[in-house]
Amino acid sequence: MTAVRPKYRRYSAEDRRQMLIEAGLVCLADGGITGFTIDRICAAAGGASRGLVTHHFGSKQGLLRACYTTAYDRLLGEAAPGKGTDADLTEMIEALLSDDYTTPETLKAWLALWGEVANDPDLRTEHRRYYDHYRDSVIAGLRKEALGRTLPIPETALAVLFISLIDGLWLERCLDPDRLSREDVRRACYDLLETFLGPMRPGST
Amino acid sequence: MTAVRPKYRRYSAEDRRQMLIEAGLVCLADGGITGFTIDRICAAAGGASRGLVTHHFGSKQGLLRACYTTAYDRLLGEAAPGKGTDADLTEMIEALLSDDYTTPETLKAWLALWGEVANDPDLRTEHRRYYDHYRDSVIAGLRKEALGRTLPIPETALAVLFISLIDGLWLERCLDPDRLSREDVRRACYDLLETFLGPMRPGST
DNA sequence: ACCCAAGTTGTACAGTCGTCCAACAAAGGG
DNA sequence: CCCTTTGTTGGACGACTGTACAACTTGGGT
Repeated sequence: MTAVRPKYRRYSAEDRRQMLIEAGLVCLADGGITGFTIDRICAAAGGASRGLVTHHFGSKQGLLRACYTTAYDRLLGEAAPGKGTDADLTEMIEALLSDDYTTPETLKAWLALWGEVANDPDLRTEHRRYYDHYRDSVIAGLRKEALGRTLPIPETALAVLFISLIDGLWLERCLDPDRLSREDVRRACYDLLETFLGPMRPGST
Repeated sequence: MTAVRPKYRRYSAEDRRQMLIEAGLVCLADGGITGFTIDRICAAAGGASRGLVTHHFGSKQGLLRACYTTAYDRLLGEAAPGKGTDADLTEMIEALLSDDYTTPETLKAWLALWGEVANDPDLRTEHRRYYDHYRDSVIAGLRKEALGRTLPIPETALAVLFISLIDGLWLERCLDPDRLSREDVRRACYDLLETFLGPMRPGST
């Protein structure tokens, strides 16, 4: 008669892992590391039960590590380790400093993750891997943009300059979007790049 | 006969507040916002009792706000709001990017504080106040350095550029001091400034 | 139809958390 | 000397923390 209503749905280990990572990132965005709680994560994952995190990731810290790599993969997009090393600098500026990405939520998530990098040696190793690849990718982008021109400073130095500037602009804008408009931060990026590379602003003649 | 040994020492409200703020900053540096705990703070304050934080600051959050302003005051030093608006750019670079200030501990403390800025509207107001004064101070420093020369970009834009670059360099270096040496970050700063201002590197001819 | 591997549940547990508050003690003024 | 102000103590409280684990359910394979 009555259809047998399963009490819960079974997901493949991989699917469930993804769901928990996603929920973890939501919680980080919501309340930083303080909001990264087994209870909240399970709630955000659609009411899963508490044992799941330990079962699939060994511990809460294990889930956090997985969240870190996922967040970084998304941030770098096509420039993530394992993919190509091409980076379109203009695209990068527009993406990282977009209104969608410079929010208090994104800020809270990254602050929490970086805080763990400072604590967890495994995460520091991981961070280094990503940073190296990121920098190489930016260097490739700079080369493409320079079109054979000789740069006034070493390209590695310029890459460091560029990456740090974007980080700093992103940070300041997340902290107070009213003080630093999207135009402000875009202008700053192009002011820097054009000084070294010549005109490249979209729409500039 | 036996000298009466007081069970504890009474401090003035102001002294005790300072002790607790200091202890709070130690705890933040040690374990981020997770380490910022009534018990740990009291222990770090030399074994004070638990009621003190509530008594002197109303709540833990009150102490955190006080820690924020103290940290920012120290960071800005002479350039803090209420003091003069002069900033020596070279001094600033050397101080903020020094080995003493680019540590995992400093990083953890600031990440925790910024995380609260994203949560607490009062702290956001406070942050804005400091940032404005900071930027004005940098602008004054740029003027002094430019010595009447006309800058290729507006001085406000250059100040934004400079502040964000320092923030980003500081962040990246804290995250992985081995990847980004003190020389790397100093070079990046001067590469930027000299491009706009002409030679100013200490020891440069 | 059954079975069993694999995914899931929910509670027990021992801690830790922040706040409250009534009692207490120190130190300065009289 | 005592008295009053004001800083301090430390336990009670309820809520929440991460992990372990035994019992249970599900769904695919046979």
